[in-house]
Amino acid sequence: MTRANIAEVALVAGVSKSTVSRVLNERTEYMRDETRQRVLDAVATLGYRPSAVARSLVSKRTQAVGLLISDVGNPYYPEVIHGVEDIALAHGYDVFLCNTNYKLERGMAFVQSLADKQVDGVLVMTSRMSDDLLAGLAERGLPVVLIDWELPAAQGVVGTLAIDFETGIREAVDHLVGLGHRRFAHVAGPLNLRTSRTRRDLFLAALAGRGIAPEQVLVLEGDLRIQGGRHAVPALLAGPEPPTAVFAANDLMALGVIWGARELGARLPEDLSVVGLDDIQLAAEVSPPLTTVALPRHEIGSRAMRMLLDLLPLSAKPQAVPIFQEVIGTQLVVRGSTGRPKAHPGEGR
Amino acid sequence: MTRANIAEVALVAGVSKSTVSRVLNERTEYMRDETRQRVLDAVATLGYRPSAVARSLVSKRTQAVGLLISDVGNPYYPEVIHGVEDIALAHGYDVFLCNTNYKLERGMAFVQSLADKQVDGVLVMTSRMSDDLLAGLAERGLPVVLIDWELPAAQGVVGTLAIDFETGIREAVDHLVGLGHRRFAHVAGPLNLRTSRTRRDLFLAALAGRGIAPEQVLVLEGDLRIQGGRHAVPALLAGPEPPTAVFAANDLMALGVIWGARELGARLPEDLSVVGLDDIQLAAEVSPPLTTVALPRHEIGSRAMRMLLDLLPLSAKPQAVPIFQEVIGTQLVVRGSTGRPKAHPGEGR
DNA sequence: CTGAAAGCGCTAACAT
DNA sequence: ATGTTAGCGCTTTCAG
Repeated sequence: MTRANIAEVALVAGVSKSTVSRVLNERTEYMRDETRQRVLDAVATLGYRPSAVARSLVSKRTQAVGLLISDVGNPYYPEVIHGVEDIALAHGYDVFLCNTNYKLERGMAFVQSLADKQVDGVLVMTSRMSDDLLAGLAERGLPVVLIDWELPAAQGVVGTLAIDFETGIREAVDHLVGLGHRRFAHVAGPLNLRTSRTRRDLFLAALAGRGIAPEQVLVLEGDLRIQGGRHAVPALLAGPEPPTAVFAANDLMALGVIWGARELGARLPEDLSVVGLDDIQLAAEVSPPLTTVALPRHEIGSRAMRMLLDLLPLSAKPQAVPIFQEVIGTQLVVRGSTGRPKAHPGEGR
Repeated sequence: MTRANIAEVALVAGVSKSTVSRVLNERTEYMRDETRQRVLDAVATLGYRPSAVARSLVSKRTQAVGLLISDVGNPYYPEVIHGVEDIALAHGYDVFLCNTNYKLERGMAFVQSLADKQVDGVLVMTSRMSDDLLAGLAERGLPVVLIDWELPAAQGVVGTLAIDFETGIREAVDHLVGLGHRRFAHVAGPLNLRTSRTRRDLFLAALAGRGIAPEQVLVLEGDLRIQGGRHAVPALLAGPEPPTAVFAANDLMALGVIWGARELGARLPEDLSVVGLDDIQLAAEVSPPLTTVALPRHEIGSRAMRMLLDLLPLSAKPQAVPIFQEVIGTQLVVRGSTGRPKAHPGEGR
């Protein structure tokens, strides 16, 4: 049974294609009720559904958007994706999921394909991003929303959703200092990523604000995965005066630190307090539950998608579009992985 | 800068649209090299890219497939998605991600939308599925591949990828019995799901094969999430002769059991051996690492997508298409969460 | 070897 | 109030 088209509906209803089209698009203002009904009946009996492809050809819109992410496997993303999908779906948009696997060239290929398919807009949430790629999008006049990424020089219809890590990280530092910690470490993400450097710098700055100099802070580098946290543990626990508190650039590494430290006999949080960042699902479910700087991930997704929807009507206009910019907050969630430091043997008073 | 179209390319190259089309589609057999080159040059200077939408309108194919899953947040999916994407991408297909959120009606809406957008095929990996939904797909003549789902009565171009849980589960039972366990429990998934019942039945059957009657096995029900495992722990540990080994229907619940049991003071695996199912990433990274029945998730995704690609050319033909069926194996991965049971106080000898 | 023309399924002027 | 006509950007006969 092949799909009926608009002509067949018109035939069955005894009207012209235009009339059918009008009914379908609710331009039914100057129409006799009876005509409308005949069309509706024909549509029903034929099980007619308009072809989205044909519609797109004339309307230039596809009711689809692209979502560029680095890796579905990263537990940071699922909730963001849900946020995007919830809004998209509610507005009749479908989402092309594009996993770049942290590879720039794969991202480029996706952008190409998305542009060819004429998606109405693109959400970019990859941690690595080339300005060329973004420029490519802008040149094609595709509306883009960038999450946690600085504005590229490129022109175009673009919005940015910045994440205010500072507040949450400062809260974390205040919390730890308030508990009595004085010796700190940071397990950073790959420092070639801008976002890793930002987190490190904000952490060090917040500590400096509490009178702890950056030189006193042990900074290690990890891969943002559990293993990265585990690998950091020996270096963390070495030395005569090891840190009593560690801030990891994300929750996965924080978990790695916790598990790794425990395997080496450390007790938590007495021997080591650990703070993560993300507030992934797992954070609340492990034991001890993880104290972490929470990103409102669902909201990040939904706000980004909403912003994109706002941008769409503007894609027609040439350049002079004001850049959309929003900032989204973060905040510390205190759970069981942080506590007062045990008085160190060497510093009893 | 508005996208150039084929007419402009033809103009610049000084040829007809047909010729441009021929070059683009590599029907270049009877063509003078010089003509071809002129077209290529024009394409390059204009930065021309053919409109996928227009192509789809005539070709009836969109180079896109739909992927129905229950929830991106479930750690079972990411690797499956990767498997699908790797193959899809390599063949020039894009993937519409459709998260049903375990809701049937959302699945129906997606199917509708996918059909309207004329995707070339659909992969169904949701744990709940209505036969109506599948019938809907089949009626629309859309090729479908079903993962771990029995064949519906409906006709159509359909393939199924079954998962042979039996082998892996039997291996798990053999492993546990071999270690000396005699008292077992199972934390099942929601028993209204077919797949939950299957796992339970296979577990009980395998135990029966080793001389342990189903009545002796404590069966609890969970929600397939970490909390589900945690909640089961009190019931698990109660009674004078608690089980020494538990098989959870998935890894998340297994982790919940482990963590919950540990919080109640149990030692693992001495007091309790735990086996999961899935082999999610996390399974190898927690401590103790989880012994689990591994599903080859990447392979599940890639095999399913390959099967769908095989099905596509057949979508033209009416019915008499042989049903594609494949089975994919599972196997036990032994890690640290299982061990010999400690002699029980009450049964010292 | 290449061009002209028709048509995919729909919407949007422009009639009437 | 509804029908007619002309595309949207491409592929594909069918002619040359």
